[in-house]
Amino acid sequence: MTQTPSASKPAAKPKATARGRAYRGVSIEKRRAERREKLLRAGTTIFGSVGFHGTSVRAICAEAGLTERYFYESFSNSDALLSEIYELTTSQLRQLVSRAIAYRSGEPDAMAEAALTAYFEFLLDNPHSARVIMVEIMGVNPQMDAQYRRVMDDFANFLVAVFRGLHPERRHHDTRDYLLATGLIGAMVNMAMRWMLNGYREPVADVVQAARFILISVNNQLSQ
Amino acid sequence: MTQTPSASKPAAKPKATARGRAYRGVSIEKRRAERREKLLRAGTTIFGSVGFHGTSVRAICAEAGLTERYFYESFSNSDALLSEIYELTTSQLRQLVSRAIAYRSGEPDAMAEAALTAYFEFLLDNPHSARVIMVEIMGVNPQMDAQYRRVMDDFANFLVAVFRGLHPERRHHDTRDYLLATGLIGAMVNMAMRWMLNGYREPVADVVQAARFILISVNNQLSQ
DNA sequence: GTAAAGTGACATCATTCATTGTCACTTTGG
DNA sequence: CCAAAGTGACAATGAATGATGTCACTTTAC
Repeated sequence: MTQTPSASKPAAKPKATARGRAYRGVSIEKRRAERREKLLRAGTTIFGSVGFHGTSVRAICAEAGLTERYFYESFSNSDALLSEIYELTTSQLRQLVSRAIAYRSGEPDAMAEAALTAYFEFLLDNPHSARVIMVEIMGVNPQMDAQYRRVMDDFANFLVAVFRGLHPERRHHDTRDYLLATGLIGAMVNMAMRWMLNGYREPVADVVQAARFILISVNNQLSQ
Repeated sequence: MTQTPSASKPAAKPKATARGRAYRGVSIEKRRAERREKLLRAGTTIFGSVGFHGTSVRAICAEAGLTERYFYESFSNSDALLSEIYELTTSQLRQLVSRAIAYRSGEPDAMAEAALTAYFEFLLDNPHSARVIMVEIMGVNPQMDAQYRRVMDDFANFLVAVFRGLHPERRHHDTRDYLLATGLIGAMVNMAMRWMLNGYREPVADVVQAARFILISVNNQLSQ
């Protein structure tokens, strides 16, 4: 794509004069990174409001204040943009939740409270991102399905790890634990989705409390 | 759409000769119904394999063995077809689950077992339908979002009703109960989705057991 | 038998959109 | 200063597809 074949001369050392010079005092790398950033932001905004389907590359570029050329500089098509947005957003979310938990390690109730608060508050504060990761990602193409599956797995495995930390004495039962974690993640996601689709009516605390109730219930049952 | 303005004569009694005659011994109503049925089946097959997006009306008609004309006879566009498929499938599923439960009323564990078995077996037996109701429906348009919300509400309310039947003495707490039920439905759906995306690897019984564990956990916690 | 209704295959039209290309203008580096 | 690189606005191209229309053929009702 960004090859510089140097047709006539057999590729001597490319002078500093060549491609990749600075512009308006900004290096090529920085300019590219800024444009990419703008596109990611614009993509989140549009995918999270208009929706992925029915959003054209033109529209994303207009929102980003860039022209199509720069879209294709960073992404090969809108699927790639969506995929990248999904990856970044979910990893941000994972980090938020991890950190929230890290501060309360050992106290199941406090951990759940902190993790869930971090989760639901993120969605409330970033409604466009929320919509992208919960709705727009679905059914785009098989690669995206796989990506979704992988992210869900990550969250489920994370939860399994936390539960095992709380019940170190308990014998591991991989399939069962994994299925349970998947279910619990689904519970959180579905509560979040309904909360979102209803316009975030209930206070965060209420949603957190109900979600916590489910986590605690299962944790208690596991302790029997 | 199917108006017969009868341009010249001011709409006298339409003779039996008029529109709507039988063809190959089949009445107009029956022919229409059969075509509609074919389209619903074809739509499920294609939406559930290729996906809703990226499926054209032409493709649906080819699968149904009909021409476009007959598509528009029954549906105004593919969104309408998807909506109808979703409605029919979820109501079938609701009925299956209701019946499964009805036979075991009063026994929480048996009820959960029966309901969940009915649910997961339906998905296993109808993978195309499964994909349509769990994946393809998402993010199509705002009306479909509302429909999804409504169906999820129905299932959640159903679950609330069951729980209240099991705990008649308990004071109702609408928002809380509703949130809990939404979470639990989400747990079942997410387990189903992962099960599906992984190609229905685990035996139904394992999935049912894990799902039941979550339901029972919450039920027990509620009993405290 | 025959005119109208029904059917099937396919054409047509208009639109949308991804992707690439053009051109005038600005900035850079020497 | 000036040639090359960078930029922005926008045109051009081609493909897909929703929706409607055409036409030859079959079936029906009388």
